[in-house]
Amino acid sequence: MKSEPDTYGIDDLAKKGGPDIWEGCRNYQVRNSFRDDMEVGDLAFFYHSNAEPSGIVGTMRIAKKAYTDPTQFDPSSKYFDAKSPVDNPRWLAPDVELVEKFDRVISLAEMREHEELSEMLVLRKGQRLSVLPVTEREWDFILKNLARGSSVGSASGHFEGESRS
DNA sequence: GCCAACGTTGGC
DNA sequence: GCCAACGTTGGC
Repeated sequence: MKSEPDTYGIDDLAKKGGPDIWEGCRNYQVRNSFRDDMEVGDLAFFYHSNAEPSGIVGTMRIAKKAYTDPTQFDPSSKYFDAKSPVDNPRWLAPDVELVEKFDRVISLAEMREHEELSEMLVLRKGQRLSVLPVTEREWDFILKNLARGSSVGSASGHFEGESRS
């Protein structure tokens, strides 16, 4: 799940100290993923887009099944959608909670170095969807090999942002 | 800031 | 329902 850290980054979720709404997605494919593919307890990577560098910064859990995104009806919100019918809302948003903040960014460039990740959708050119499926194999590979093991400074790989809930 | 990719809009 | 124009995403 992608977000621009200038808008909402993993530190914002960490600061929340519990579940927070993943608001503002205005794409029908993403809406359908929320509705059809995501259940409470599912895990996801938190991905920073338009960042220095862009990449995976942690993991989170779906804390609440996607529901009507209130920002679509809020004229003061940048996510306001005047065309969304109140009686048939277009846009959904799940709640997410932080599981782990990695102690480093797993950058796109680094992911591209690994054959095991060569099929990852997020690496595909022109892939702009902000929510993308990850295979179990990719998930396991990243957690096992990249999330904590760093070639730079292998010291103290302790978990930050452990869920307090 | 460039630009590739692709979703969305709207005229017809 | 075609498709050109336009808008957005997001890496670089």
